[in-house]
Amino acid sequence: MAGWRAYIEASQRLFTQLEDDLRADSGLSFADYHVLVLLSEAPGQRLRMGELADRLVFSPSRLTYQISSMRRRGLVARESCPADRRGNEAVLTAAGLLALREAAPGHLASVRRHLMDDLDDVEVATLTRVFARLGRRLRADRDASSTHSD
Amino acid sequence: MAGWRAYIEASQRLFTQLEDDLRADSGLSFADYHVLVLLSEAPGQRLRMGELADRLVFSPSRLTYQISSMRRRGLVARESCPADRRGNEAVLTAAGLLALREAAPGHLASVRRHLMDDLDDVEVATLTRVFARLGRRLRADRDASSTHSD
DNA sequence: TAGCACTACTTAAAATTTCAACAACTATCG
DNA sequence: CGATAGTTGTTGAAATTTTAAGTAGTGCTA
Repeated sequence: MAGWRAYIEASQRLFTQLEDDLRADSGLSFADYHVLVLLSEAPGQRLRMGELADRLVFSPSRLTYQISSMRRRGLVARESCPADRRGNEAVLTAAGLLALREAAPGHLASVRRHLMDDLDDVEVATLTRVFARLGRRLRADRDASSTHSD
Repeated sequence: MAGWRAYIEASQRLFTQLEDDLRADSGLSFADYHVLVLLSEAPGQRLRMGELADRLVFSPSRLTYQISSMRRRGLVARESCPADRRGNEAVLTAAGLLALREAAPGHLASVRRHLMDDLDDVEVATLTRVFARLGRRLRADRDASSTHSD
């Protein structure tokens, strides 16, 4: 249980530190950055709102707010989905891609400096394995509990 | 870098899940719970606002808000610090201690179920070591940067 | 022992996030 | 078809969190 508390505290400090660094040298928030990364990797550089919310672990309304803000700043655009007219897609703009490219090197350096440099190879491998497995399980749990009898 | 993203996503899901469980079976938020734990372990079951904010990784004003809310609900009290009259202490109340005792078993079970059950002993040891070290380093970095030339 | 810089915390206003409806569309069933 | 239920996502209000600006008290120093 001591480990559990160390995990919470260190994670909190880490996220705070990374967000501060990122904001200072690119003007992007952590959330902005992650949206840009996910869109840049998606086919057509576009994703449905629901899909994006799920990957970011954001509530739908939080994502709506996040995307409107990024849209005002020209980082993304919105298009309604041709196949399913209830749906909306967030689309990466040229300005968004540029912002990501400018922010990435500094952010990666910051991740390396605050986190990776502290870890040896075995630790990195363990963390990667553990959190990948945990993520899968938590996703599965959630799917099960929403599909079930609620 | 894949590990890094798995870590963020899984942590987010984990915290969300634990908060939901905790809220559902005790009415406490994650923040409430942590305040109660820290106070219950402190000598005299009381802590200075600054000390508490630091351990929770909360901004000062966020802690002021958090404590006022807990005070309205009778979970903590406030006393001004005799030694330093700028200071204030948050003090655990009997009701606060009771709330913690009622919430703890369920919360621990939830941590076990969502996190610990997924890990073997070596992994737990690694995570504990890694995050303890990381927390120390991030604390040290922050102290260094605030003491320095600003 | 008055002045000045700093510390500890609070407050008010702005930004963000959640929560509880809602609107629009799709899919299924009779 | 036409009603009904379920999806997708948005909106408005309330709750929370941040940011910037206080307020009060401490402590050094001259």
